[in-house]
Amino acid sequence: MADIDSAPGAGTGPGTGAGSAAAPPRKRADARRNEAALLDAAAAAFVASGVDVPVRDIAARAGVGVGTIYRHFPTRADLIVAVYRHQVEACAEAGPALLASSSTPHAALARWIGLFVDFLVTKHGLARALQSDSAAFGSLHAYFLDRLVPACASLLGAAAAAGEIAPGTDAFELMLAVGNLCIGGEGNPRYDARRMVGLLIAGLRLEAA
Amino acid sequence: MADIDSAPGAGTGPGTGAGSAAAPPRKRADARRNEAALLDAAAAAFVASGVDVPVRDIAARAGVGVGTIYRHFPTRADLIVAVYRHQVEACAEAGPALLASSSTPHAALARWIGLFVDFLVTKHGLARALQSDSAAFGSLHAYFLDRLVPACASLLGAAAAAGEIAPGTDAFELMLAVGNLCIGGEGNPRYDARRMVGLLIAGLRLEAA
DNA sequence: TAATATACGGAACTTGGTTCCGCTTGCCAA
DNA sequence: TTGGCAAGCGGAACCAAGTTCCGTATATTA
Repeated sequence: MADIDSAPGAGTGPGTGAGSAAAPPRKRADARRNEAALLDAAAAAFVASGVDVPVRDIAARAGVGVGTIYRHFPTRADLIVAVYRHQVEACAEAGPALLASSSTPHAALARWIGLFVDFLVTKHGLARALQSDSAAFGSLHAYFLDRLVPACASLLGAAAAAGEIAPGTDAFELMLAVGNLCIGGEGNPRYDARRMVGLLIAGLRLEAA
Repeated sequence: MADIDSAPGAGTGPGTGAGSAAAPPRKRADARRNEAALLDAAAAAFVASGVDVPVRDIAARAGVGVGTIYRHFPTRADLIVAVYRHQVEACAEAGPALLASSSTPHAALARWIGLFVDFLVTKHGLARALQSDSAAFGSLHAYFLDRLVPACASLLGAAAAAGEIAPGTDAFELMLAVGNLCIGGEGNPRYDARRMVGLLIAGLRLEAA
């Protein structure tokens, strides 16, 4: 399965033959660029049209040919898994950045939760797309918890420290609640999960003293 | 939604204009024949290849053109629902017939359960295909219980009366167990649900005195 | 700078759903 | 019985999406 953002596998490339440990056959720069572009494009496409979005649409968004998708991600599941990991990573890393660039910690938290909701769209599709290979899904889920709960917790901590929200809110619990808001009434036009999540986050806020 | 096996709807056909209640515009004989053939063919195709079997395959099995399928069942869900009702009906009606034609009540029960398992394939597909219109699914489910549990109960009763199985087995519970056997490990080549069901039914049997 | 492996793009092919229309056939009235 | 005709049929044609393949372009290395 495609394993991005980790060291390249043990492929025995056209190594020098020196050490028996394979030298990392670094991919061509354009290939790496395209892979990243595809990950972004796919994530956006999933949010916009669901995980069943046509391959061609993703290719068009990324500005590449369909062949390029298949070279990097032989199956749709490969692509979805890669996007998932990519998103978890991006989401986790976005925490500190948002904290630095937002006016207040609570604003940073709100924006971070927005990213998290985007991410959940992919996650739900993933669960459907990976009915078969549930082992892969399990390990991804663990990864997701490891990376995201601490990120959320630190945002909560910052907001609490700034006196914007009450201390003691559990990150895991909050993320679970957001997740639940995003599942219920999926596809119902009367239900806007994002708005409900907004209310939830607004509700954390303490009245200004 | 296609409503087979009930009186034709209130279509205002080219009536004589006498009563305001519409006269039943009975369908042409070949149309009824084709509809029945399609129901059978679709049921067989679902068992053989799952509910995602191509429309063309079903048409070929039934010996009709694809246009005929679309005329009778505009959407795949229509077809699946119709097959479901048809199967419930056929399954319920098969009980007494099997009882009459089998060597023993227990044999009849075993064969009936076989039909029931075939039917479950459709049922599972239905649940997936009807994510949207869950109301329709609910009412079908009720219909399913009303018709099938008594049928199963009477077979159980006959077998018990013949001294082949212990009395007191609950039909609903047995059907639930069969259903569960058919869900677990779906798609796993190492798991043959039908064999497991066979064991379950064989297990009902009392040692010959 | 030349040689070459790598990667790219997108046309072509495959598969499956959906529509449409000319032909056939069951039904009814005369 | 037969003629008219609307209901119904078959399947070709069309459309949408996935997948493969290969000629071309380019990053990399010598």
